[in-house]
Amino acid sequence: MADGLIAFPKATISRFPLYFRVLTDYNHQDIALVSSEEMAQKIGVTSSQIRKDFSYFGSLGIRGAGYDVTYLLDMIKEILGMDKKRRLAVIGAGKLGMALAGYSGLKQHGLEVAALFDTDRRKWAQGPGGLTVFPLTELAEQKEKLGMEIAVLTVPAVVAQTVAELAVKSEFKAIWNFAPVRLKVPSNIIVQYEDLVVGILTLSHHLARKFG
Amino acid sequence: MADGLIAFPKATISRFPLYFRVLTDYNHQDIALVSSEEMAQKIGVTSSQIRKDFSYFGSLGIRGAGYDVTYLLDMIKEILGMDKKRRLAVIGAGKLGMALAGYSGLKQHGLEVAALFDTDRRKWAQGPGGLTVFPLTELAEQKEKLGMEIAVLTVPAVVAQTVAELAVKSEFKAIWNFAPVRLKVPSNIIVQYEDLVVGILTLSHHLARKFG
DNA sequence: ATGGGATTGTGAAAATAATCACAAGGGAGA
DNA sequence: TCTCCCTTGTGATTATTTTCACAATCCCAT
Ligand SMILES: NC(=O)c1ccc[n+]([C@@H]2O[C@H](COP(=O)([O-])OP(=O)(O)OC[C@H]3O[C@@H](n4cnc5c(N)ncnc54)[C@H](O)[C@@H]3O)[C@@H](O)[C@H]2O)c1
Ligand SMILES: NC(=O)c1ccc[n+]([C@@H]2O[C@H](COP(=O)([O-])OP(=O)(O)OC[C@H]3O[C@@H](n4cnc5c(N)ncnc54)[C@H](O)[C@@H]3O)[C@@H](O)[C@H]2O)c1
Repeated sequence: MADGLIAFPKATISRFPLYFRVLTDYNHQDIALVSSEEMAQKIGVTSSQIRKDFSYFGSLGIRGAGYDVTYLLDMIKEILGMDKKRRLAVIGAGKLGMALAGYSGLKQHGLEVAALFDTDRRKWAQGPGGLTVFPLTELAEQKEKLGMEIAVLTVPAVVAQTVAELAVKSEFKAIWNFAPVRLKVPSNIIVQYEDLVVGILTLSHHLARKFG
Repeated sequence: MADGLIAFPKATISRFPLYFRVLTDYNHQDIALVSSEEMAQKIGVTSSQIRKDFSYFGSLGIRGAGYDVTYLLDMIKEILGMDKKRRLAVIGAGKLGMALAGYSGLKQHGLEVAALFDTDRRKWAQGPGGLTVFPLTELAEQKEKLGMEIAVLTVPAVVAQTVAELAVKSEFKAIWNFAPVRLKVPSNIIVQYEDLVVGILTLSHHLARKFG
């Protein structure tokens, strides 16, 4: 990390999305103040961990009272970079790609799927929610037109590397990759791996240890 | 952890699924021996970390040569508890539930979706791949009949807690939860949370720090 | 305006994890 | 069999993360 700003613990950053969500909840319920203990219960971490995490960003709370939900939410939005909306391109309009495109949880967090792309001409059409599936060849063009920044890879594993390279060439700055493959891309491209099999295999491991 | 076996570092356990997959790959390509360095490249971790992880289970490799793919795979299968097949019940036959049910990556790892469940009668039918969508009321009955152990929760967040309780009552031993909600279940139930929004928000955060 | 109860913010300590660096083998060819 | 080369296995070291514990201090009731 050679940026001018100080870096925060990775473990801390990975918890911020959880804080964001729970605070959004409180906000919807018109709760003005919450304690670290209250949040801790709901998220499943310790209260001291929450306070420590927040402390990296200064004194966000009110001693004796708790945290101001609206204020804290604004701070976290800024920290997570969510004051700015982001548009996504889903590449691979298959089962998973379609599910993600129709997932309301993304838009709730300022993330909007703006278009899908596929090589299969039978998919080229209006998708759910007025979304269009474009031929993959139009990726670069539509990226500019629609202002998309993040490429979501939901293509078969064998073509993931190739498609990733096309995304890089099309000047996407970040890739959210669901294919179970480690991508080789320039180091200035941000890649987030989402490997569902790891989760279920971890569960399977615990199951085996516990029950055999 | 009060079991009789020694516990391994959590971080180590979380990497075993990665090892499992890369070794399965080598196996398919009929590669007999691999070095830790070779695997490291492919997975994106350091070679010493791999060796350290394996060392908790004894000397699995051959000095000067590397690791025997087949042997190591067998060991890891045992460690992950994958010598035993597991059957899953997908609860919530919506967009995500259907995608998971049709996902070949699961079966490749000995995990089979045996049936789906939904409260919406319009979904009660033969799904893709000969899978049946049952009324939720038949959960306990079909669990026994089909020998399912893991409940996959792909229902809307608001009903996730209720459905989880039904799964517990139906004697599922583990829950793989995709709803963005922390579940309150007895401590003997294993819960694995799969929170996709965390991944994309983490990416969003990196994007904001890097480019603003 | 004062005191009591609550909760934050944070150094210090403890726990956990990653990295380093190299001795200890094992394999293969002469 | 001997030697050279390669890669493992692992103590020691360093880095990171979590937990602990309590002083600081803010709110509110009186
Ligand atoms: N289905 C799931 O639940 C699930 C879960 C985890 C991970 N994944 C991963 O996500 C990926 C997609 O899975 P899926 O189940 O949606 O598969 P799918 O077959 O339903 O969809 C893949 C889509 O990609 C398209 N495609 C193929 N080659 C392409 C290319 N070069 N460029 C653009 N599009 C192309 C296909 O036409 C198809 O529409 C796979 O890598 C899979 O391992 C899927
Ligand atoms: N779609 C995605 O890509 C995605 C990604 C991440 C997380 N999720 C989460 O997964 C869950 C499902 O998302 P989705 O997009 O598939 O929604 P969906 O609306 O397509 O599917 C939900 C299904 O659950 C069924 N259902 C409702 N109440 C039920 C009950 N009490 N018992 C059984 N079934 C019931 C509905 O009939 C529907 O078929 C949500 O919690 C969502 O937050 C979805």
